[in-house]
Amino acid sequence: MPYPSQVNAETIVQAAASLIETHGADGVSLSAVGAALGVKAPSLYRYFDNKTALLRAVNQQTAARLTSALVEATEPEPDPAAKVMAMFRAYRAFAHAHPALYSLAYLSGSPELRVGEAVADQFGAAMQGVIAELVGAERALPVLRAVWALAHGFVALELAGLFERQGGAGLDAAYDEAVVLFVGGIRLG
Amino acid sequence: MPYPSQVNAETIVQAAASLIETHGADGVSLSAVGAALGVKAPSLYRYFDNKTALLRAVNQQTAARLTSALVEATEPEPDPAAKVMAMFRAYRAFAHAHPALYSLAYLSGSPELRVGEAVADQFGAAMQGVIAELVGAERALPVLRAVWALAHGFVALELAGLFERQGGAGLDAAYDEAVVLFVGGIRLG
DNA sequence: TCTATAAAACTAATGATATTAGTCTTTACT
DNA sequence: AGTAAAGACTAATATCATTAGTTTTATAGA
Repeated sequence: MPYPSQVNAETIVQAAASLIETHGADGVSLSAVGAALGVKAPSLYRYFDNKTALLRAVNQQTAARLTSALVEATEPEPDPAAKVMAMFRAYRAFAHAHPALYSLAYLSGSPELRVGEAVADQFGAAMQGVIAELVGAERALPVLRAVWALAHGFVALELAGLFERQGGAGLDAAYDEAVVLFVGGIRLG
Repeated sequence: MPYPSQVNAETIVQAAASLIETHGADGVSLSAVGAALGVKAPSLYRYFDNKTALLRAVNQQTAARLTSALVEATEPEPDPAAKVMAMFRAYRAFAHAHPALYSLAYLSGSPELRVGEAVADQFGAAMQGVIAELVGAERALPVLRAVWALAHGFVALELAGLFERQGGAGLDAAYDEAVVLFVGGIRLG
């Protein structure tokens, strides 16, 4: 292999993710990503067809990381209700820890940035198991959707600054309260 | 007034909104907006400081339209629970009717596109009244946040294509089911 | 009716960015 | 040592947003 590469797809994704976290998704140009790796922008095209493909790869990494975080958070909990509660909390904690990455992955309207089916399935499968323990396998899918909607909706509105009217103070409690209300509703069936 | 203007802020916003609905938010350049009005791109700067300001105005219009739709939908319903149910349905219906506009207004991470406080307050106030009828004024705010989170989360994930694994067939029912679960939870307190 | 004025739009220019084409450089194998 | 190809670079193009400066044109007043 003549001329061993100075970068690869993985290091590029890392550099891009890092830039997104620090400078926001808008401040990330291909030359900025290249500069972070000591390389010029056109060199990146050897590893990604275009900028969209790179960002999609970043989103895939984000989705995988979120899935891991949720799995790790639910694992130690003993009973199903506690697992679901832990899952909700871990979901929001992840979004708070990586707001720019979360926004890019889940708050962008553009279909081109969508993460592939494989990753989406991995996420769904992991969560569905936890839900199924609580409500049974046959009801797991609709309940999973509702759970995901509540968690995503809350953090999305929060990150978008649409809950800021009363200051961010009450939001931790508001989230927990919403989850409790909802899990209560789930139990009723 | 010499040289009466061919455009004004309102017609520009309309043209931009129309282009966004048909070509998506990405396909909207200032020259496209200008062309739709028989004017060149730089002329738009007389009415908006920059593209961001124009898009923010579009988002304000979207938020106002959504608020109207919700108010109109809840008004005819007699009892509080029916009002809340109607509100949920109208929220999703609006997002489906104007997916690109909804996405731009509520699915964009950029803080610069955020609608102003006035519009956000108008929205909040209208909804809070309906919620207060159901759960009382003191619990209205956290419950409103939860309601909004559920509705927004569901349509956001739906519009982002993240619920597409099983086809869009079951989504209407899944939404209604989630809402019913949640309203049930609310009633418990 | 003519003309000066100011609003409003235009053309031209700049800077950033994604992307493509074509050139050069470097390492591994002979 | 010499060569071939991987891999990176420079240069060029197109598209935008944005700014500066110029031109047009309807109206108010002479």
